Amino acid sequence: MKQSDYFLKTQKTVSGEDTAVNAKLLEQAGFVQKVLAGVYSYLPLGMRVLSKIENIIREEMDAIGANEILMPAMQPKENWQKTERWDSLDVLFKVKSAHGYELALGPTHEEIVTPMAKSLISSYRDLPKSVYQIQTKFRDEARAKSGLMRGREFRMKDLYSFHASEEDLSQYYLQVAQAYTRIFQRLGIPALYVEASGGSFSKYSHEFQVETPQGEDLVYVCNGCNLGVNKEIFTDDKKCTNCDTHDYRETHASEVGNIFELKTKFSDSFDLKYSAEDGSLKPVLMGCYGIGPSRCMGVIVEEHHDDNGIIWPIEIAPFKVHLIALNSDNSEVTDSAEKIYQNLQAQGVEVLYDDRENLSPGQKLADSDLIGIPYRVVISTKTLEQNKLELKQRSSDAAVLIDQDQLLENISK
RNA sequence: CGGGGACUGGCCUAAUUGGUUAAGGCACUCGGUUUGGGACCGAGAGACUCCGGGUUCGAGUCCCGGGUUCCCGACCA
Repeated sequence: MKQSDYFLKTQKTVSGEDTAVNAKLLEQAGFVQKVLAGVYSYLPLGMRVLSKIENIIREEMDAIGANEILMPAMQPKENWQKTERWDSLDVLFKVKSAHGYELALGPTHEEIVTPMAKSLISSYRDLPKSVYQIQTKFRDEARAKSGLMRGREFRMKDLYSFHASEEDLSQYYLQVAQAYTRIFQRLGIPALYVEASGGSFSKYSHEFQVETPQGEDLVYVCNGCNLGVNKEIFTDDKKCTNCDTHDYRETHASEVGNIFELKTKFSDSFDLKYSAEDGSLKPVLMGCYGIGPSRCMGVIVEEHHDDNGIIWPIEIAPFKVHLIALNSDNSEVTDSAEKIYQNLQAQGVEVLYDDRENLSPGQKLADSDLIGIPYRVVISTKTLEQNKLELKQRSSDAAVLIDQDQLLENISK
């Protein structure tokens, strides 16, 4: 992609009002634009990152046999009354239509997926099953805050599983936990596995928490094995269920994933039952599992940045290479850069080519640091004198001059 | 939802604390110069100062009401 054609403009200044690093950097670097408190547009750069995050999640969901579906944001009021959440869930957006009826904007999808399953599950032979979606959620948070970290409209992957027995549910629950661990590793956000309360759903749940000062949760982490416990269920005499110690540290963390055993809470509400082998009718057991891709994006920026801008982990970077023609008035430079650009494209390397004319070197380099693409390749009169190019990783200070035909091997590492 | 701050061209800010034609930087347009860390010169375009009411000879500035937004707290399936 040529930068001169790209729907992107960085800003030199950004309001000091927003104190969250992710909000500042993502807006300044042209990834997102705030529309309302907690509601953002994703510009092309931001959309690329979000898609990469969601695709990693998608791959890992597919790998544990979940089927992707898509459910609506607009949901019937009756379903929410059936589960008694129309009145009790205070983050529920209630919309009044022009014709007078009311509906809900989905903050979550148990109210849709459970009745959906009724027509698909009627026998033990139909179980287990699991479906997921990556979709936009709406929650009327009393206070949106911290950029992408707590929004009123945000992206969420929600997975729902259906089982005939508690054993099968528990086994799948662990499988999801392992998939989540892989996801967060790939996203570059080492997440803690944390015991938490089940809220109104069940006795307990597990959260995936990333240690960060911006985090809203207080978590106690076992110094022996790193298993965490959310403050909400932590007691002073708490013994680590994994390694038997009482040795905990306290830390702020942001919840990027959460898994619940719903058991029969929603199958009871919607009368979701199956015929067992013995002919008896039994309630289907359910689990639900969420990850917030947009919150992950915010957390990643909180974790990966320096004074000059963002430092994207390679798997989710908007592009792999930022190619910069420094002295764009020199046709040798632009010819050479154009050739490298074409080459990289032909090799399937995602490259953003800063071909903008009449910009000072400082401006291009500062923009590049701000945007945070992992590899920076500079072509200038200086590098051409030696018939080379300059390669630098965003995460390091060291730039090296290499032969132009060695670029691919150097960035594949 | 409680408490506190803020709101001025697309963006960041200023305006003697109530004074006349709302100032500057970024970005933008035109011309010129410049090219390894956010260059420079000249010219130009761009504003019902969040909205509504009030006080006053006079309101961006003070008062009342509303809105939006940020921060702290509460909340967080």
